[in-house]
Order: sequence, then structure tokens, then C-alpha cells
Amino acid sequence: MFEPVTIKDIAKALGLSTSTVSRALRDTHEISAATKKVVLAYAKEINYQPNPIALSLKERRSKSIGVVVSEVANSYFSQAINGIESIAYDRGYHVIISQTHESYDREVINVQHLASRSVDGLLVSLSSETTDISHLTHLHERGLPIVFFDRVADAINTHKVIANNEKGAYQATDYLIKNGYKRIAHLTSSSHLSISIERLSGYEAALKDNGLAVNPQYIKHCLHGGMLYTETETAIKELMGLKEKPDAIFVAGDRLSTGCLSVFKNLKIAVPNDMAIAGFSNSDVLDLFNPSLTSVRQPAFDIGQMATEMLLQLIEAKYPVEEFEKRILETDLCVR
Amino acid sequence: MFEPVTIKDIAKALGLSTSTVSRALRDTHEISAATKKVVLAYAKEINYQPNPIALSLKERRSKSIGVVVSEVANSYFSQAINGIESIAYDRGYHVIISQTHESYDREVINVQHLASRSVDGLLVSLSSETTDISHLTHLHERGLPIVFFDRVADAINTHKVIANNEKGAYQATDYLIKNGYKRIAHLTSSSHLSISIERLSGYEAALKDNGLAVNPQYIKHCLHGGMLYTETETAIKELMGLKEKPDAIFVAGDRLSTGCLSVFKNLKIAVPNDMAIAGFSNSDVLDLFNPSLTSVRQPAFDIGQMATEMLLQLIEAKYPVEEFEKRILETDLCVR
DNA sequence: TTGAATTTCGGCAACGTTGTCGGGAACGAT
DNA sequence: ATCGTTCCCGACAACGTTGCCGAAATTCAA
Repeated sequence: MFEPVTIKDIAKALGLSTSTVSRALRDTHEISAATKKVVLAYAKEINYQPNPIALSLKERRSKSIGVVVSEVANSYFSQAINGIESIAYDRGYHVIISQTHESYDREVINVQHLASRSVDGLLVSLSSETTDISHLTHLHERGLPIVFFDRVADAINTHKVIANNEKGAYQATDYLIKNGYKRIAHLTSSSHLSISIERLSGYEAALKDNGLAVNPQYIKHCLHGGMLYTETETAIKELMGLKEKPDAIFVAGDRLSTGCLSVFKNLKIAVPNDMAIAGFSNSDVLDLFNPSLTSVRQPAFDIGQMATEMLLQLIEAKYPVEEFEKRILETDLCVR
Repeated sequence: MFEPVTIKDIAKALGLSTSTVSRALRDTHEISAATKKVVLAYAKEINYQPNPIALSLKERRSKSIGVVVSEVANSYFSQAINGIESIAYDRGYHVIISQTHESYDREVINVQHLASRSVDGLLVSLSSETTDISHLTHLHERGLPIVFFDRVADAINTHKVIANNEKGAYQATDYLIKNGYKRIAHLTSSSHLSISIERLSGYEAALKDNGLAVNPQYIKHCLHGGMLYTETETAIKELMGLKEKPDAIFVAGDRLSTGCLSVFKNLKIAVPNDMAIAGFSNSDVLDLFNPSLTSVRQPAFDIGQMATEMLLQLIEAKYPVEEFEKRILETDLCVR
């Protein structure tokens, strides 16, 4: 039904060979100016578009990169994706986005899908369920370029781009403490995620530096990073059921922040009167919340850009890259 | 660097021809059980994955569909995308998402990008800037299956899936009127978008049915659908500068709703005391806003699913489809 | 005018896969 | 013993494109 014009059609119409047409279109010096003119004119007339699939088969690369994130509805990721696209499109690469919805199974399926689909490289932020990363190590060992961002796998030796999660967490916690809160809880994602570890570390450091004890009961992990309402609700209820209820909470994620507010609203807990909140979030909409939330902003767009640049460097490298680096970008504490 | 296993490798290793291996893997009856067993075992051992690019070239289809939306950060679209993916993945199709950011130029580039990339079909929601749709008519005439959702182009005769925008707008406006508001403004996207026309129509009908006059000064269009803060701000300021200031506003979009709240916050206009708001939005986060907004919810997930099913029907049809339909799904007024 | 160099183009192969065709071997029936 | 079947499998072509090689045509130098 949908039959695109091919180089053959042009060759036949003009009485030339396909090779000649191909080279005329590529503007090789071996083709006379006259022939070039005729070919180019005719190609334009019938709106010839080279078939990228044939090219991919021949060149053994698809000029596309795969992106694996938990979900695009997350402000952090949608901003990162914009950064990714801005670089990729400039360099002539397609971006194929896939969502894990924080599920390990979907992550494996999506990664394999993308790899078999012959993407030239992968930008990955792990799902909160993921502990086994063998689906990625296999591909990485076979030479597929991978760059991690946000939620990284330290076991794989490749480029990584993250925010300064520890410092950001420290600042947010410190901000709560400086505002007089003393019983500060921490709501975070699954404990094996790199971001969880780093943010927890910053939270604990801030407490210690301010002479406060770390209360393990105040630290709550949500395995699905706030994707499930009940998960967040259970965590909050447990916190509120403690004999020494926390008076503030440091939330370690975009999705968790909104989930948290949602639970508080349903439980009729006033923010910030009954409970102060500060946390990681890149949501512009959250600013509308009244009173606004103090939040740690990550340079998501820049992280996306930087990760993409590093990935393209790996993809286009002539010799296998051996030296990898981890870039750490500073966060921004938005006090409100 | 990254050299996937091919059918040739298997053939060579097993002393068979590529045809035999191919048919053994496809489980054709012409291959003996013994040979099949050997081939399948070896293929599994070396983790053979068929090359989808070679298949695409041969089958002249890519088993992928392109999606064109304004941006994934929009709750409506991210939900619709989830619906699209749920159907597409089940049917073995890839989903390639591209964002226009409400720009006509990017829409043209993205559509051409996707078409040349040999997607088997397109799911399109027009950008707010788009008036000329020749980039789509060309492809459609040449036989590329296209299904519109949300922002449709009536000039192209194909399947369309939309929400009942007129009814939803009517209900929201009527709700404001029933709550005692009399001077109801309407903030909407660019005037040529189908959704704008339909929602404006519902708004006007509700006013008339309640014996209120339609005041043209109360109707404000934002060409970029709220993508630009200043655009929304200007519109609001003009409304607030009228001698008969509106006491309520019906907002016709996700992005506009948040933009609107943002402007009100900056202008220190209290919602809903100084100004009541009701509008189209699928944002869960907006519910956290205190006091919550009454909003018209679209069944975005269902719309995405339905549009995808219709597109796949077009793609897989044996004979060209001549009969097209426009599906209209009901909205849900969430009173808060 | 002859040989060599240059210009310009066509033929062929290949990327990975499958459809078509054809052929050899084994088997059964007459 | 002969013929027809059936069962298995390999050779070839094709999808659209480009790299490589060769060859014809043209130009240039001596």
C-alpha cells in the first residue's frame, strides 16, 4: 500500500544504474555535474527519501539510541528526555523511549527489545525493582555502548551521569533542621538504588552534623518508588503511628513527593503545620501547591544532554573506550 | 564492535544452509525433527536473536508505530501513551514517541522523520501551531495509515478518537454557573485546534442555556497552549484589566490550567476566592492543590488504546479501508 | 598518432532474512 | 523394475543501498 520511492525507480526512469544514482545523490566526485543535476532534480520532484532500514542493514547501525526510564510522566525524566532529544536530534540520531514503570520484568523486556532492534547504544536509568543487572552486563560485554544516568549500576564499568544526590539530600535535611524541626523522617525508594543510597547518606550526614541521632524507624523505603499509593500510605501511617511522631519528612523522589502529599491530604494532615516536607522534585506543578514545597532540583535537562553526549562519544569511537568517568552535577535547593 | 549472531553463523557451525536454519527456526514442516532440534538447541546456546532490520527490509514493514504529541510531560499525553503502549506491545509493535513542543516546524520534521524511518503507521495529535497539514495529507495519500487522537484534522479522512470535548466543556461551565458565578471567562488554546473549537462551543452553549451572554472579551486564546508563561500571563492580565472582571474562568487544557494557577499565584489572586477555576486536566498532582480544582478528566488511557487498535486495524488490513469513523469518549467531571 | 591518464559510469557483491524452485533420497505401490 | 510421492534440504533471488572493481569514453601529453 505505502510504497516509497527507491533509488531503483530513479535509475529506471533516467536510464541510469543504481550505483550512479546513489553516487549522484551522495555528491561523489566521480559523477558528472550534468548527471548529478538531472538525478537531484528528479529525486526532488518525486520526493525521494533514502530508506533508513536498508542503510541500517548495510552500515550495521541504526542511528538510533534507546532510552530506558521508569516513566515519562515523571517530571525529572521528561526533562531529561528533552535534554537527550536536544543532543540526539542535532547529531542525527533517533530516540526510542521505553518505560519500565519500575518493573524489573519490563526493564528486561524493554532492554532486549531495544538491543534486538539494533539501537546503537542505550541510556539507562534502572527501575526500582532491579537488583540483577545481567541483562545489561551481557549486552555491555558484547560491546553495546551503555551510559547510565540517575539510577546507575556501579557494577558495570561505563560512563555515568548523576546529580550530587548526597549533597542535595544534605542541604534539604539541613534546611529542615535549621527551621527548627528535630524529628525528621526519610521517605525513599528501594534501598538498593544508587540514588537511595546516596540520598540516605546525605540525610544521615546532615543529622549527625547537627547533633541529631539517626532513628532507623524514621527511614521508610518504598520498593516501587511511589508508584503504588498503598505503599506510600503504609509508610506514612507507620511513621504517624510511632510514639514519637516525626515533625518533618525528607522525601527522596519526584513520585514519592506527590504520593506523600496525596496521603497527607487524605489523612487530613496539614502541611507544613502538622508535618513539614522537603524533598527531591523537578515538578513545576508542585510549586503551585500552597504553601509551596522546598525542594531539591536536579539539572535533569543537563544530565540528559551530558549522558547523550557521552553515549554518542562511545558509539562513534573508533577504538574501544577503556577509560570511563562518572559526572556529578550539582543540585539546586529551592527554598519556598 | 557489537556483532550479533546471524543465521549464517549457525549454518556454518552446523554445516547446514541458511535456508534450512531459517526454516528450522520458523518451525516449518519441511524440516526433519532431528535437524530442528539441533538448530534450536544451538540457537539458544549462542543466544541467537533475529535481526529485525533485515526483516523490516524484506517484509517492507517495521512493526513499529510513530506517535506525535506536543509533549510527554503533559499528563493527558503521558496517560495516552501508556494506553498506546499497552496495546502496541501486546501486538508486537514498537512505539516511537516524538514531541512537537507545540511547534509546527518540529511537527513537520518529526513526521517526516518517522515516515522515512518506515513506521507502519502514525498516531497524531496536532501541535497548537499547526494549520497547514499537507505534510500529513501527502503521506496519507500515499497510503500511510494515520489515526488522529485528541487534536484531529477533519480534512483528512481517517479514523479519529477524541473525548466529548463539547459536553465536558458544557458541564464544567455549567458547574461554575450553578455555583453562582456569572462572569465566566474562557482560556483556551489556539483557535484552529479541533479541541479548542469543540470546547468553546460547549462553553457557549452552557452560557446560553443558563441565560448568560457570551462576552467575546472573556474569551482568550493562547497560541502555544500554555507552553509560554508570558502568553498565559498576558491573557490573564487582560482579563483582570477589564472593567467587568470575570469572577470565574473555564480553562481548556492541562498545560493552561497549571500555567493559569501559576500566574494567579504570582499576581496574588486567590483561588477560588478572587477567581474560581474549572478546566480540562488529567493531572493527578493538581488534585493536591489546595483547595482542589474541579476538573474535566478525559479517558486518556482509553483514547490511546482505542486509537492504537484502530491504527493496527488499518495497518494489518488486507484491503484498503474506505470507511472511517470518529469515536467519541465521554469525559468525567471531577467536582472538588 | 599513440599511449597513458582521467573522467564517468555500470556490474557485482554484500548486509540478514525468507520465499520459490528444484533436486536428491527414500519409500510405497503397481 | 518402474513410477509416483513424500520428505528434506540447498541454491538462488530479492528487499534498498553502497563499496569495490572494471571498462568505456574522453582528454591530455609526447
